[in-house]
Amino acid sequence: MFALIDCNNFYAACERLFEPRLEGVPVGVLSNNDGCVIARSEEFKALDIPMGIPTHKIDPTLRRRVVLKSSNYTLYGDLSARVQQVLAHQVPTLEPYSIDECFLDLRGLQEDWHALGARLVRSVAREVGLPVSIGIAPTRTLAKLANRQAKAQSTRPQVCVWQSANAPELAAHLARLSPREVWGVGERLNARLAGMGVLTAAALRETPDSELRRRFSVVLARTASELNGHPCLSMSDLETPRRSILCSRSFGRPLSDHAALAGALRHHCQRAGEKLRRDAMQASAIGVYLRTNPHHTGTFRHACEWTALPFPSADTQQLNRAAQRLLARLWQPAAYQKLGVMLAELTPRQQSQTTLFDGAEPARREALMEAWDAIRARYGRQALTLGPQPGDASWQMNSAYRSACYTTRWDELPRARAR
DNA sequence: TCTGGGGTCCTAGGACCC
DNA sequence: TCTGGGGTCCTAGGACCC
Repeated sequence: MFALIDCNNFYAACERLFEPRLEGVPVGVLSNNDGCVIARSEEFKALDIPMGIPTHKIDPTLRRRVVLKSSNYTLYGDLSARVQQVLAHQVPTLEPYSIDECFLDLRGLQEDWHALGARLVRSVAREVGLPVSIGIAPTRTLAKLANRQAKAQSTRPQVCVWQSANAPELAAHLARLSPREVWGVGERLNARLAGMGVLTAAALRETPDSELRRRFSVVLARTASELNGHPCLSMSDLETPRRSILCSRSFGRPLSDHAALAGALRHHCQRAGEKLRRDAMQASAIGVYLRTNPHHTGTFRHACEWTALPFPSADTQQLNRAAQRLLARLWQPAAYQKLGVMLAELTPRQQSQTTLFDGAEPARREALMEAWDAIRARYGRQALTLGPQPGDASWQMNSAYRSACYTTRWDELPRARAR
């Protein structure tokens, strides 16, 4: 059996945890740059404001009735880690899936599943203060569906158990469910399935494996098999290391100046380097992309270029040098909306292989990066930056309604008290 | 005026090898 | 006149997830 634990309306719940006045109020959380709505409280959903709607397209009347928050990933990330910590103490195998979800592999356990689920829900509520729901079923795909079913329950704790793929209540549920609701079926596949007359999740799992492989791919065949109770998905996240890193941001306003773009690129290279070093990896290839706003009329420009690094590196300065050369090649006058740096061909970090004449240089550079990370961790990211970071940071994103980092920053606690 | 930021996997087709 | 059978690697594009 597998379980899926999901924090209910996670981002909105995190905001509420430290701002009780938001209890019962429609809360929406915005994407980076305050661009669109990416998370909603139950009250917000009840107003029929859809997921993903651009902030400026929210009906002004409704806009006055809701509270919007900029996203605060520092806060959400920290609370997510605390939830996982609580769970990890109680089950043998935890597979983090996203910031607000994790799977539990319960194979080999003999338990009263309802009791286990209720215990986990209560302990997260008590120790972190966040509401979670839990679905338990023979496969991960079914556990996802069971979780959705648990959320629909009005009784607490929100736990739903499907003991077997043949359970009558499960069969009845699948017969009412659109394939689109199944994990792994998106808009496109759903439309193609509908074209074949496959209109329910039950019909999907009854479609012969060979036909799914022939007309779609092995991926959809596996999904159908999971619906039938045969586990086919492994949590590759746990076993395989990350294969690429992308750091990008939309700008607060369009940018064409080469110097300002170079500043943004330095910033992204710093973040990318830190991600690499945190995972003890090094990159062999680096790419930069630059694009104008795709939502605007007029010519859309998207430029991207890759280059191989002379040797695998996790050194921020080396990454930045290569990235800046790419930017110089890509840049043409235009009103850019977004810039990003990508790292690929990642390998575990080991003794650096460098040029013959470097001597002690690699070891010194490694020590420099260690000191770099330590200083930024201790004194903040502004304490040490690669080249000038303009004070007004014209390229930085909008974040007009951000809450305090209550759990990770001492200097933001007074803000919390003053409220 | 204002539309996010990350990731993964699979397939088809081309180029190349013996 | 006859034109095999088996591979690998790479890339672009499509699809999905949160």
